[in-house]
Amino acid sequence: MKYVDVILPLPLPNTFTYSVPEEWADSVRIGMRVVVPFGKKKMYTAVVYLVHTVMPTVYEAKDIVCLLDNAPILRRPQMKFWEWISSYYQAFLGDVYQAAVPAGLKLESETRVCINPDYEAETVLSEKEEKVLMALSDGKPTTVLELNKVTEMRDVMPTLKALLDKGAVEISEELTDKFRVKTDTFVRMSAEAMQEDNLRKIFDDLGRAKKQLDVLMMYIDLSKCLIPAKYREVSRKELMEKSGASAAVLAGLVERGVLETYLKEIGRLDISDVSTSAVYPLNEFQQVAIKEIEKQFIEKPVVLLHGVTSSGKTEIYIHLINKVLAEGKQVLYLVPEIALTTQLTTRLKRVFGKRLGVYHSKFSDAERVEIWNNVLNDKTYDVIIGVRSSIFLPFRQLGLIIVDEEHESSYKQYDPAPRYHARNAAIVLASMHAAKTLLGTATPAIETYQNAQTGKFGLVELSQRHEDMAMPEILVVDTKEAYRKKQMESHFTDTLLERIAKALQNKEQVILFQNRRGYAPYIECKACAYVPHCKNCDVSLTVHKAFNTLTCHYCGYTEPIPNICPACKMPGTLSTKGFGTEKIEDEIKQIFPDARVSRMDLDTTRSKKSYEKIISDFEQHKVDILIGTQMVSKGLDFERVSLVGILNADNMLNFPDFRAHERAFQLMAQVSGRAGRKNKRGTVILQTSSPEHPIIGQVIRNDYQAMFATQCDERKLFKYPPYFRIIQIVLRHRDSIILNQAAARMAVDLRAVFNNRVLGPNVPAVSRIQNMYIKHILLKFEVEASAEKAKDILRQVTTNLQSEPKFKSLWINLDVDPM
DNA sequence: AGCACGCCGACT
DNA sequence: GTCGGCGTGCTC
Repeated sequence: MKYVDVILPLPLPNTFTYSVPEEWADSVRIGMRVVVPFGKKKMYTAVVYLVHTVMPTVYEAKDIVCLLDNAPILRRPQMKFWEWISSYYQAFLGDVYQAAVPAGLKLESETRVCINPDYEAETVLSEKEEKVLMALSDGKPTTVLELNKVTEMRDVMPTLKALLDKGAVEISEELTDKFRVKTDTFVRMSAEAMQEDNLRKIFDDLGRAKKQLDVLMMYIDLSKCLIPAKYREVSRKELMEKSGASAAVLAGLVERGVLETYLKEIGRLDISDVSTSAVYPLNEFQQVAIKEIEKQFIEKPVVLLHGVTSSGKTEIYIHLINKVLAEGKQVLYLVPEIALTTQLTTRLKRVFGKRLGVYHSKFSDAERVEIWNNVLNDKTYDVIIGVRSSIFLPFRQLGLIIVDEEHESSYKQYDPAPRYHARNAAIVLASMHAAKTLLGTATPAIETYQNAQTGKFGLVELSQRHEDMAMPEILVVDTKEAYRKKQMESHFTDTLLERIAKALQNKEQVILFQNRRGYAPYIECKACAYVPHCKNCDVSLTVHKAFNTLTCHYCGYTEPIPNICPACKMPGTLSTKGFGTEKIEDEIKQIFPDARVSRMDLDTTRSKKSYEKIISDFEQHKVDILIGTQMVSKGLDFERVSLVGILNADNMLNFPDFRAHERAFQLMAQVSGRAGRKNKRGTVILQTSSPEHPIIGQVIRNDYQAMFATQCDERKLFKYPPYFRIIQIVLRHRDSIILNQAAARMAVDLRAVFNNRVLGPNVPAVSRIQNMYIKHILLKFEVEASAEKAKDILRQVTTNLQSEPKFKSLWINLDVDPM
């Protein structure tokens, strides 16, 4: 008997063993998907982790319900990669599976079954079995859950399984093939019509059917079917649109046997029409850089390309990708979530055409499944541009991974486990493929630059902006002083307003950066200082004026803005405090009523379309002033931006986090990089109440080295990365008293081993989310120490703690290398 | 995760 | 006296 150990898409520590019925015993392989019953009711799509013949002794293995694949959907290195992620980031394999495989391939637990039309009863069915068959008799696929309801049986699953065994029912097609290839109707000339004599005759015949003739001419023009070398396929839709003909006209031509229609599988991603264009030649600095990168790659598996904004890193990537493709290897081009813009993908599509696959979280699941299958079957894609999760695609042979904007914190996943960092995981993945990793950014993460300094990574510097663009001029405006001298209008200094007015006059564009969305972070009663808080979380409610609501950014709790103070009942005393992008937009519209203003933040870019519309409107100068959060700083190049305003640098600098200063520098440097155009130096107005802050000076001088040096000193002093590794332990419990006890105990237990490397327990900035109280403990240990050992001890301490009855319902999460 | 089993409070 | 709350344990 064959057995399989499978990974279930659940946060469970173990794999589970199932027996494999004879029919699949020969074909089952590691990495194939199987449907398995789990518990009394549920069925899951699991992945085979191991195939063996060892019969379990302490329990009886259940049979797998069916084998879904003819060939594995994972390649061999991938399973190894999953294991690494699971062990390094302390997540279950089931979590990794959930994160890695698109939902369309997991055929979720709502398993659908239907009656087998070919079934002929050979044995007498039990009463229960008959009942289930009756419920299914309309032929429609039904979920197990629904069957339970309809049959009013307490537990339908065993019966269903018996019926499955007898062949009376089957897993619905919908389950085994939820993902269907998209097809479209295309038009072509019939073989007969293509013969020259016939074609002439057809033209004669069509003399009177003028509309049909028009359509035919349009088809010939579109398809170039008379010039075989230039032939391209034409869809029915395209032909009708371009010729303006009705369906009847087309049908007439089909009837005559001139044209015929056929179905063709098409990709969901519109790449059909891209003509590949030559790569741009590199300037001398880029050429030097590329030579240097290649030289370093000989010895170092990872190279950091530190290039100022607008130095043309993308073109360097393109040249490198081409070289790797020529060796028959694949390339993964990682970008942060919000940088995956049309600007970049269009450029890459122009070069790589159909070889480029785009893997984006805003794509539908069907589209993601399509990319997955395409990569798996080694079809067309050998360059993938994608976000964090694209590291899990089933690559055959990676030659190069590019991590663009490697400093971006969105490469770190936080919410569901695995809490992995895509940049670091990519380096590991690359090494498993014996591939190289290129990290690119204008503002490297401290950890990365440190690695480059110590020689662990190669380093290539590119300090020349292309097309003679000068670095922008940065003017710091002291908001405290401006306020005192009454040179401020709400959140804008007179200097900024003057510059905006001037830019508008010159028909130039402006970007205003405010790193906070919403209208205002909170409201406060002027009389009694009352601030409305979320009833589920320990945070003040954020004002969203457009909806006239107060909303919690953590749990989504929303209530209308009250007219009178709920505490002291005084009317009209509630006023907004602080400001976000929404408020800035309001005020700018009042100050510059003629300017076309647009806002880009999480609230205005929920869909892929709206995001791209904002960008393309700004590109086409349909908008004069773009107000946004950090989204505006990412990898966008606009031609006419002469002014960038940073409205409030203070809230970035005062953030209570050891990375706050690094982030502030990165954000300000990146957003400043948006200013400037060919032959004209851009201007950045930086509003802050602490102009003497060292970070501000480093931003003005664009002095990354100085920032790096000061940050390193601080990190060394306070035991932070890159000198120490950190693991954050997050403890959660409904009861704050039990939580405090547990956290205190855990800290004591950890201190017994790690001494002063343990920090906390601390109350996080948001100490309660969705009625769960939260405490943090931070574990720091020297990078030279064994992380494996530390994790082992940590695991021991947690299991020990949870073995105590009152700490059973304690939630403990580990975040390795938190961001 | 999700579901069943099991032990304590407010009701027909 | 029971119905149902969620706390705990298990799923191959």
